[in-house]
Parts: sequence; structure tokens; C-alpha cells
Amino acid sequence: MHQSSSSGSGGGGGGGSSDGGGAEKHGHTASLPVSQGTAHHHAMASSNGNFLPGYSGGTDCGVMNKQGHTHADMIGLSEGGSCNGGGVMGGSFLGGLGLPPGVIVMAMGSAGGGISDASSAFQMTAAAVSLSSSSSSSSGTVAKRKRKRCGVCGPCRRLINCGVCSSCRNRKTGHQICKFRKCEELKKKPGGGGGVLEVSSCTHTHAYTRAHAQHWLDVSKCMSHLLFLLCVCASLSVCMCLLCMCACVSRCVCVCPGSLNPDHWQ
DNA sequence: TTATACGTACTT
DNA sequence: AAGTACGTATAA
Ligand SMILES: [Zn+2]
Ligand SMILES: [Zn+2]
Repeated sequence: MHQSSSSGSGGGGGGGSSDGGGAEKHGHTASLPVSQGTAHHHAMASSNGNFLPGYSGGTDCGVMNKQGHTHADMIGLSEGGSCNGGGVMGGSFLGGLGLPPGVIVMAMGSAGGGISDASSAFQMTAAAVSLSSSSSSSSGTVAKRKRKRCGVCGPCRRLINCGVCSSCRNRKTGHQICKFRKCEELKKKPGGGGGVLEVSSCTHTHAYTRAHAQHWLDVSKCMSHLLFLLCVCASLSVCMCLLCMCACVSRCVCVCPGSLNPDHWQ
């Protein structure tokens, strides 16, 4: 009797991200024009073609999809004029984001305390969301969100299925990614990893531009320029750079390292 | 529609 | 703990 035929055998919860994993299917190694040498992305040597190259952003305002494919219809929240450093901003900026009343604004100056890296900042963000969420619990619906691969860890950068692991051998019925390609973040317990909260199910649309993603990587290194806007509506979190006033919007608050990778913001 | 792959439950 | 199987979300 293997799991009977129906009734909850395989957890319905799942479902993932279809991540089109991009691996063997699209051999499409996004060749992005590197124009900013500021980012210190991890050095990686895609020697044998089994790994994706490091992320490198361009300066154009192209819109990128999860796997680096360009998408035509996505709209970036930050490109109103800040895409190239225009920095047009003012009271209208927040209005443009469509944040509902009750937004918590948390500025982090150099006096941010001992915080010196981006993930810590995200944790703070998460904590704040937690407070606001429990405080104004809009509905209590804790709809579980499905996670997506981070896109930057070693396994995520692998392109080729090993073909011999249990997942590969059992692919027909197992529906699992190759063990060597399984994202390190997804291996962790959901909600684990040091303070992740499950604020989710926000219907706000979000997007990012490639240029902004690159900028975000840079800005994350200098906490004194970050401004976090937390929406009590649950899961909307906006991270804005005070230098150029561009912003990142995410549906979920995540503290995993992948949050800093544009792929994670899909 | 098809292909990929997350979450979960059952099995070994 | 690892393997197996299923339902199904998501993208192409
Ligand atoms: Zn494998
Ligand atoms: Zn990963």
C-alpha cells in the first residue's frame, strides 16, 4: 500500500516554483554587459560550463526575470526616474509606491548599531514586520508561501543534473531537482535560517530592474544609505537607497543571502 | 499544454 | 536519514 491513491498523500502544500531551473533546458547563459566594476561578486570560475557566471548588472533599465531572461511587460517600481541615478524624489515617491496608510518607516543611519551587513538589516526588517503584522493582524491568514531557489548558492549555480543521485534517478516520479543542484537555502527549514518570518500572501505586484538590482548589491554594502519601509499590510517591504532613491520591493521578507540576488526578487 | 521542481507524506 | 511518490504551483 503505498500511499493510497488520493487523500493527502503527497502534501498538497508544496508546489514550487517551477523554477525553470534554467539548467539544461536553456543553455542560455545570460551574457550581461558588465559596466560597473564596483560589485564584488563572488569570484567563480565557470570553467567546465556546469556553473552559471556570477551576476553582473548592466546599466540599462531592462527588466529581468527570475532566471535572467528579459521580460517585456514587467514594470519596475524604481525606474520612474531613478534608474540611472536621476534621483527624482520627494513626497510623491512614496505615493508612487502605493503604500497604504500605516506604513512604518525605519531609517537606518550610520548609528545603526552593530549592524554591518545586509542580512542583519534584513533581519531587522523582518522583526519589524513581525511586530506590525501581529499588531494589526489583518486576517490571520498565514497562507504559506512557496520558496524559490536563491539562485546564488553553489548548487543553484550548477547547470547540469548529475544523473546518478536519487533525485535524478527517480525524477519521473520524484519530481525533485538533482541533489547537487538543490538550493542551500531551500534545504533549510522554512522560517528557519535565523529570523525569517512568514509574512506572505501580499498581492502587491513587484518588480525590479536590472540596473537597480546591481545598485542594490552595491548599496547593501553601505548600510548608512538604506531606508526600510515596512508596510503593515503584511508582506510588502521596500528597501530604498537614500542616495538615488531607488527602491526594491519584495513580497516576502527574507533574510537569506539570496535576497541580495536579483533572482530572488521574483 | 508541457516541463520543472517545492512541499509533504509515506516507505525503507 | 535517505529514498520514493504524489499533488501541484509556476513558467515557457
Ligand atoms: Zn543528480
Ligand atoms: Zn540556492
